[in-house]
Amino acid sequence: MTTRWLSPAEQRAWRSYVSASSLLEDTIDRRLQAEAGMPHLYYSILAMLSEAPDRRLRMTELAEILKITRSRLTYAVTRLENDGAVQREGCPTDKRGHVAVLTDEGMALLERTAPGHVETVRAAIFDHLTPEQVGQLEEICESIARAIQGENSGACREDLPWRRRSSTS
Amino acid sequence: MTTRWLSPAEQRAWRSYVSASSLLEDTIDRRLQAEAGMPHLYYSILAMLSEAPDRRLRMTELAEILKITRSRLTYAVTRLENDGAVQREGCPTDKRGHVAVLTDEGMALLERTAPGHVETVRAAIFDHLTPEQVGQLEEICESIARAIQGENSGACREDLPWRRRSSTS
DNA sequence: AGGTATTGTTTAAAACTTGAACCACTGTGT
DNA sequence: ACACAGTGGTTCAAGTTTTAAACAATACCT
Repeated sequence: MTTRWLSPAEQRAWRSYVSASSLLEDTIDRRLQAEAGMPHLYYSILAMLSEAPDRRLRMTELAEILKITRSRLTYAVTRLENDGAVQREGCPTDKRGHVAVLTDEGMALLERTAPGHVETVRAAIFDHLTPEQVGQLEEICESIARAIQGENSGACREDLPWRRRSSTS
Repeated sequence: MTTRWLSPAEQRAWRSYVSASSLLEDTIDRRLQAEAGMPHLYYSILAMLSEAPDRRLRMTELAEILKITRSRLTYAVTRLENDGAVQREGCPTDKRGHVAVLTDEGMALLERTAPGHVETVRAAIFDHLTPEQVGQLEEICESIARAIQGENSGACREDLPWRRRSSTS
């Protein structure tokens, strides 16, 4: 089958998206790194915990929410635990399991840095969009997420290992 | 000043965006890693070169297009040069400068892997969007990029160093 | 000529990711 | 009960990437 290339309009949209998402992630990471001392993913871990009942979540559940491997999460939580923002506890109902708990210190960090973070997001995105565009953005992103997760229902990175480049150098 | 939190609609849009962009970048990276043996950024370097006149671009120009530091680009191009996809040449008009040139091998790699990449992008995004949504996506992303680049006209990551976390562990 | 700005690289340290191996436990079937 | 496959989560070693800072070479300006 012959390749269905992107139309000019799709091309433009795609380029814009790549540029914007790259710029955005850099901006957010920089700001978060400066004010909270951690990259976006780590901040998201704290944010998710802060909203969970009792400020605690099972490791696997957290990994699924954030769409990352358990291995990666273990590394991240260990770091956050060293920072004092999170604490690990054994799971009462399943002795294999662990729950990550947001500490008071972590909550304080979150409350201290959230305004700056929101400000970044606002300045980069929402201050310049109409209410209609906000709705459009949500729908488009929802559609993308659905498309990706539908394909291989919920398959996570670690389920489909990919070939490493042959180390020839 | 009191924080202007996100409205419920903005909140939903933001969450959707974070999820979608994370999933999307993972998907694209995995596919590109498997088929081209390189992550998205590196592929973009080849793509940009392939469209440049004479398949060549000055290092700094390339860094600006991709919005990355020169240091980061140096590393990436060195890797691509080892892979044989890119070659460095001195710049005739400025003896300080270098240009990255896409080799025939690099072009072949690009042509071989582009269909798969487009297929990924299409499956994840454009196959599920209406033409109107494609236009909306472009406008929204354009607006985001403008907002970020306008702020500190073109300031790049290396211009504004950020504090590293105090290594307390 | 002299001073400053650019270009791009190098360096060393640090952060992060990966896949595989692994242990402890759970749940199921017999 | 008992074997035994499956889960939850961590550890491990290796590799990739990123960072900031320092540097050499050249260009530009006065």
